Amino acid sequence: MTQQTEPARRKPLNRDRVLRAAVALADRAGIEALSMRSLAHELDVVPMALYKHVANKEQLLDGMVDVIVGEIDPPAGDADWKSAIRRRILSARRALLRHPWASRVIESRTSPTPGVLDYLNSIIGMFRAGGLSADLTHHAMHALGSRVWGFTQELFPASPGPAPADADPQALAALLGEMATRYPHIIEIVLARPHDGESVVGQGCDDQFEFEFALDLLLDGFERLHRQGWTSAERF
Amino acid sequence: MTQQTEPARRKPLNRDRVLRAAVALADRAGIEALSMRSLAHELDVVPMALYKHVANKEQLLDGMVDVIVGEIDPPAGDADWKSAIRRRILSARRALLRHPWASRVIESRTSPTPGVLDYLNSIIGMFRAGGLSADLTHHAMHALGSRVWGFTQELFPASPGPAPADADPQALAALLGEMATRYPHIIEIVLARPHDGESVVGQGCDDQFEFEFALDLLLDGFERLHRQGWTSAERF
DNA sequence: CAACCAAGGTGTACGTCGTACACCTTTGCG
DNA sequence: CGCAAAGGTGTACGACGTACACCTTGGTTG
Repeated sequence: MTQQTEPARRKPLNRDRVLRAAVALADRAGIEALSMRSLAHELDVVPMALYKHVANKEQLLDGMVDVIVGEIDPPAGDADWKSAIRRRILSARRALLRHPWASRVIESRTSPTPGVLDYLNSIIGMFRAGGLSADLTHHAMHALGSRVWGFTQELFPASPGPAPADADPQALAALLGEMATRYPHIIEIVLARPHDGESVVGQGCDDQFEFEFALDLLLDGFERLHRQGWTSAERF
Repeated sequence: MTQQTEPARRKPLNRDRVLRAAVALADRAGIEALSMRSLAHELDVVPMALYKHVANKEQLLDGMVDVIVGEIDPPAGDADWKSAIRRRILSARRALLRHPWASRVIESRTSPTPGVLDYLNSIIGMFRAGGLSADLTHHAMHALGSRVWGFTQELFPASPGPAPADADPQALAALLGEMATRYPHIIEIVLARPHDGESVVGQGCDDQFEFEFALDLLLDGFERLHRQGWTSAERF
């Protein structure tokens, strides 16, 4: 008599099942209907049980983002950089359109998750593989902004949050080394900006410059199309 | 003896004072510290008193956005369209940088306020005055995305919310007429898109097309700069 | 095989939020 | 003077996230 109490023994939860259930619930009922309580109810469990698998609701949302990021197709190796990047970004767009809440959740994240960094790193790698300089790639990433996601918005307020003033410098150096091997392309373009010799980790990035770079690129593009008498029937 | 009870008679609140206090509080303490309770406390009033001046917290945030939008410089009449628009957008950027919470609040708004519509309408007017077609202007607005605000993000999920299925068609027509006189440029470009003969109000806007338009404009721009061996020292 | 222990699930409770609703107070006007 | 509207109050409710102490399992090991 190993199972007398319940009609069917419930198999234990794990982080992955929690995240998938959260994604499914958000898809079905909308992100505003996703609360720790409603999710717990969905899983036939008491709200506090979830906290054995995710630290808090913020981490739950982070995890959900990574689930969606995992749905983006991997890079297609063959084509030239431009169409390869184009394809990848349109794939990201399709993934985000499948989960209408996802773009808003990505927006609201305050610091990037590993899955997000992987994705950005690989996009940067595609630019670099195409021969673009680290500097130009840096600007390109800013100009794309949230368009790398298939929607439109600023990437992150400041790269790694409000400067880890807590940890000791040794642990910080170790962390930096770890990042350098895992996200080499990110590290490269973060360090590539010439001006503003800031302290250790990047941050030497002139937001105003990035903004004007993208703005002028767009305005010049509009002007060029205008002068050519472009109409939406044509591809350009 | 018209004022015996209080040491100093409090002058009555009004919507404007509420909004300004809310902006000031968000500036000082951060947007996450702005609650109906904290704002009421700030104004030496009980929380429910605020509801005599704003319908709910959403409308409070809407009003705060309009306060910030009111800080954007009016168009400068002289210059060519490109630099006039450039100047205006950079002015918007400065306004938003003064209130770091504002971009996140604008993002979170679900439907545009009158002040926002005024601003967008006038930017569109500047494109049109420069001679660009309504069609090209439409795409340009999408491509700029939230960059018209001085930051980066999608403008609105769908123009006027989830299609007013409630009101009777007569009131809807009246509303449309009202909009046409107040926001003529907006109406023009909304109606300009040729394909997708959708019902009454706009919505005949192919998001996928808009996304690819902007994406290709940017990618082509990157490629052009790359071929020219551009480096960030130069303006282009 | 008994003892144990960590991993997983529970129950209760707290503080915060937005806001509904009924009430009182002040003020300006006929 | 009297009265209605405009403005301010007090209480209360139902969400929310989550701290904390507790119980229940099932696998490992002496």
